[in-house]
Amino acid sequence: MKSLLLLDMMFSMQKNLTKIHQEIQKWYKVHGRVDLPWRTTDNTYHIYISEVMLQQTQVQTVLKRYYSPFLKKFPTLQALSKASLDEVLKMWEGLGYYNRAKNLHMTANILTDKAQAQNISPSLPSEIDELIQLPGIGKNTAHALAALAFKKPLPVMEANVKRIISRLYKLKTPTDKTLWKTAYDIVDKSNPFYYNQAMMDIGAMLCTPKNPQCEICPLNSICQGKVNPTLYPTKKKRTVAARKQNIMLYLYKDKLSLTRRTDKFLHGLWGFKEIGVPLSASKYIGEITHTYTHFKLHCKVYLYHERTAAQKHYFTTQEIEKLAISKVDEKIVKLYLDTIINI
DNA sequence: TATTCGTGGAG
DNA sequence: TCTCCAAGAAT
Repeated sequence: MKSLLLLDMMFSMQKNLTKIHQEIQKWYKVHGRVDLPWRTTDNTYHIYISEVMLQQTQVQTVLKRYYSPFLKKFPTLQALSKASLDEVLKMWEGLGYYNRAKNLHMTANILTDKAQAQNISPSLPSEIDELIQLPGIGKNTAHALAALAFKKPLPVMEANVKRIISRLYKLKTPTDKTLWKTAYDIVDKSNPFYYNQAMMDIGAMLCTPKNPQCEICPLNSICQGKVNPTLYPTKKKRTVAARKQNIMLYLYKDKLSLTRRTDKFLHGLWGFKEIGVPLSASKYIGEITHTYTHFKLHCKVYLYHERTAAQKHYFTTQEIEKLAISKVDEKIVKLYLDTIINI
């Protein structure tokens, strides 16, 4: 008797879910961002590039400035593997989280080497177990590639879906384990491609962090959090600590010295030199600030005219444009240019 | 499990 | 100007 009741419950839930899946698809066909370039291609390499670019990055940013130029420059896995890391970083300049570019390059090399050994053309694996072993591909990206590029019946679990699930079941601080289990429970296994894209669009367009539009959401009928959606999930506060730096611009014959950054932060990019105590013969030219996720940087910038070249690498401002540099160093270049105009 | 990795858009 | 946070991964 008991088991019969349970069966009945499960059947009813499944029936309910099927109806919701239909609602989600219906909504997606009318309101979804169906024309995004990585959604209208079967090229798994293109989809892979989009997935990595979109990590912690909004669709509009990737769409406007990065996706197409990157693929034009590196049209295949093989082309990407043949490129230098400097070239890849230059195409990534301004997108942030530069380890993504490094890992992308590494993965292209791994797959290309492997293919060459077998005398076939390089391609991405389709199974999550293999995908997740590649540098820069974590649990979500592995699932996204499997579901979106290879049409496997798997859920994705990124920021939008996280927020939707948290609200659906009134979860304030869900663990990853809970989120993944729920995602697996409710995924539309018959239409993983449309379902996952739709969920991400619903999260980005309706189930937004602020002012969600619950009244027109296709998940409304089963959402437990719709009375007060912004309670779920609870966000933790971040502390933005201030950091101060002195930056020394070494100038020799109208050229500035830059060095390649070797520490973890902004790794691989070129930049100006930080110095503890400014040289006494240097001239203070101004301060720039830049806010990162976890700290705010204040840079006092000093200019030092060298009599003989003491640093390793010098560049004109035109040459600097060909290097991959960070936003901070871009601001410093601008300060320098403004300064010399006024002299 | 918690922190560290960038940048830009929205409100 | 300030706060929040986005198709997360690595450690």
